[in-house]
Amino acid sequence: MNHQRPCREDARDPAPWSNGAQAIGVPPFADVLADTHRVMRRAGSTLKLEGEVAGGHYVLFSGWLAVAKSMLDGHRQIVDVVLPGGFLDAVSADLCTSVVEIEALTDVSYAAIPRQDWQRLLRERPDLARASDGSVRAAMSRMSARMLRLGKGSADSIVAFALCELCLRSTGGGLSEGWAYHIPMTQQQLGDFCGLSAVHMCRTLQRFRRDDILELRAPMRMVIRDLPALAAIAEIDPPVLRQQIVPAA
Amino acid sequence: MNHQRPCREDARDPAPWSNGAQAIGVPPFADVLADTHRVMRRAGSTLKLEGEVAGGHYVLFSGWLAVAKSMLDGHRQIVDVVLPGGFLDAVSADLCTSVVEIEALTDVSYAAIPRQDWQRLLRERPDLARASDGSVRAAMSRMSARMLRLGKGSADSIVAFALCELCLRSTGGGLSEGWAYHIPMTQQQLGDFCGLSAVHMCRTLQRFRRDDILELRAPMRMVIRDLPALAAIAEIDPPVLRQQIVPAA
DNA sequence: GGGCGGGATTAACCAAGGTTAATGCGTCGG
DNA sequence: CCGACGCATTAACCTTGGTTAATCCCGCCC
Repeated sequence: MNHQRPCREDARDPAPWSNGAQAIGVPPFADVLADTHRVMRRAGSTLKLEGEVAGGHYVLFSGWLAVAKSMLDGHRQIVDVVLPGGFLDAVSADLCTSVVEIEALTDVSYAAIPRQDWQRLLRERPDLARASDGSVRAAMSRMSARMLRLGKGSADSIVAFALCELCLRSTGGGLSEGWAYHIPMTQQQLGDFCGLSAVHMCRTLQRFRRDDILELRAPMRMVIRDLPALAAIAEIDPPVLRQQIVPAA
Repeated sequence: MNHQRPCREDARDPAPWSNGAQAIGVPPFADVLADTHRVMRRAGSTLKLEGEVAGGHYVLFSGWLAVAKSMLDGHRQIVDVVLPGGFLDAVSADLCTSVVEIEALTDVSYAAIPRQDWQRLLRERPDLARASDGSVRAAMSRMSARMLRLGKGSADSIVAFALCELCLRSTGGGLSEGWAYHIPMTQQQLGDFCGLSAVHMCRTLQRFRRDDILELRAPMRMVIRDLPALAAIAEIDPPVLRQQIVPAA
């Protein structure tokens, strides 16, 4: 079963930079971070618990991370997803308490950089500082867009948006009809990302499939069949969204 | 009708720094920004439309700003609220498109600083850079916390959270029983902030009032009657939340 | 091959909130 | 003093999405 169109590699693919979402000089700042402690984690492991005293900054080399928070009843919200090349500063205003919980959606490798070193790096490497700045800015754009849909959108609109966002980011800008890509999350996790229950996530995906907007080759392997329809539901314009949420556009 | 407890001044109060939420050296960086173009706007005016080409950075001197986005059907979500002393960078990853719409909730005065100048200022004034950094960090903490409730919380939990957040920020840390404060927003706007309809916002507030959690002296003038209950509904610990969402704690 | 386990799918039911619309209430301008 | 307007309040009704639970599917291990 071959695809007629270009097909992205699996995000679990061992080649670290294959899906370099925010690839800013693939691999990103390898020289700067060469002597940094490099950490690997298996899919499903939790890197840091909410409220725990935080280490500092992370630069993700490969794999996907979910940044999440939970309510007392156990319901989780994935606040953002970090892709290869992405930066993550899991620290709140007080500079020491982490407000979030970080989960590896796939096997990951990343650099964990103590606050002091990070500050020094930023001063020494303006390019790093610029990239980090752009990353923060993109993250805020994405979060704003998702907040809008979380608060005032329908389930359809958030799901469509999430599909577009993750496609745009994971393929580095490709969002076109027939494009096949993989989201390395379960429907439960995608639901947590969209503020929906797993059941309703499933319902929505199936409806998209029946309406020929989406093709589901295998669990979480999507092909966009009707991009105009998807973009309309998501209320986005793909090229514009790309500029806003993918850093170093 | 005098209050038995300390009562904050009206946020529309002419004294510019009276409610200095994130007051970092009241007034914030007046020296740095002395020669900057200072702008005033009336309550209700819109400073910038979504998608418009953006100017750059803002430093808010007095009044409240709402940062919002809207869906095609006109439904709005207030993504964040900026208080006196707060910084605002309404620019997305591409460094030129604004992703949001900014509305003055009260009469405001602020400095609008072009990107270039801002960059220079940051280089020249490490204290400003630190403050700006802290402000961004705090904004992200707040947004994460609100996203969690938007996605997975009940109406009660978001409203309670918003009440705590705005009290903490507008009074500079005070969140205690009997404390009276004013939120210069209509219920419609507070609803847009919480992802709720104005009607449900009203219902919720009234329920809090009936349950003796809140007292509503006049529209949007609240007194917290039962802080433990409110904090429990919001699922927060006031001092901890303060550290996380109020910069320069 | 058979049992197991995790995720996906589906249906039936339920409840939290949205919508609409009527009403109240206070302020402001004439 | 009146009317208009903007906001708050309340009730009635209905939609969307959550919950529960049964079933399925597929890969894996024995």
